Amino acid sequence: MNLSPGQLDTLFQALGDPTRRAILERLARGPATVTELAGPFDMALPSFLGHVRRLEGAGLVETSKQGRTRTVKLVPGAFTPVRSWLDEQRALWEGRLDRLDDYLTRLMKERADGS
Amino acid sequence: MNLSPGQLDTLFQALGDPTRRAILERLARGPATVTELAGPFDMALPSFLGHVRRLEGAGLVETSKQGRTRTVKLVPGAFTPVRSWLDEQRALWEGRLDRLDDYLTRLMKERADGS
DNA sequence: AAGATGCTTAGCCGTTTGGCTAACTGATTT
DNA sequence: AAATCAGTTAGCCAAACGGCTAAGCATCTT
Repeated sequence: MNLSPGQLDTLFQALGDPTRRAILERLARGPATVTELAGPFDMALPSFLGHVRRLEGAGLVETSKQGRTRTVKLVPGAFTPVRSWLDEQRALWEGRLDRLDDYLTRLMKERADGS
Repeated sequence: MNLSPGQLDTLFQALGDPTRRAILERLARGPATVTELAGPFDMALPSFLGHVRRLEGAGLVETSKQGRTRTVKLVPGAFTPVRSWLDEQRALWEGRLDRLDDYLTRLMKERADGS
């Protein structure tokens, strides 16, 4: 389940904006139409819609239009590439610590054996 | 341990670039000087340094200069705000599912009681 | 003392981002 | 049929981004 090269870019970039994160937080509590979503934000609708589109582009959100209203909902598994990257990063780091630990252990053994 | 408002912004934005993520991946295996780090990247040094500075600005990385070389190292706990946000987000989502679950359970009970 | 090395600063450039207004389309309501 | 409502498109704008070159400034090295 490998991810396309730029996917992490668009994901992280999409999350790097407070408005967009707020939208996601709101959507975690359930779907909403665009104007419902836009309500709390002091922003013209076209600007706001841009954010929704960006979230959609990153695959974090899905939208569907029926009649004249468009409803937006969270895409459940969309965060996993991000989580995976963070986890890998942590694994790398811990791997490094492990190796440092090994090294120190070996060092102490050598000293104990008499130099 | 609350985080300043814009901290998540700078963090996510810093992670939203492949060069910068690659730098972090490299650094997880241990500190390095700027030119060592820059080696694999087909990029002029000033451009590259810009990325390091951005990582430093986000608090993901620490640098120190001795003599004419500057060494860069990972800041261990720096990812935690990001992880926290993702966890909260997931908690929200699951909370919502729980409530949905409750709702369905209640619904079925009512039906079982005979409408 | 001279030269090479390792950044660093300054300044330019094109693209993207995040905001706006004005005007338009299509559905619903009255 | 007219008015309203929910998005949408188009176009503008300033600031930020990501890249570059050229030149400067300290160390080391020779």
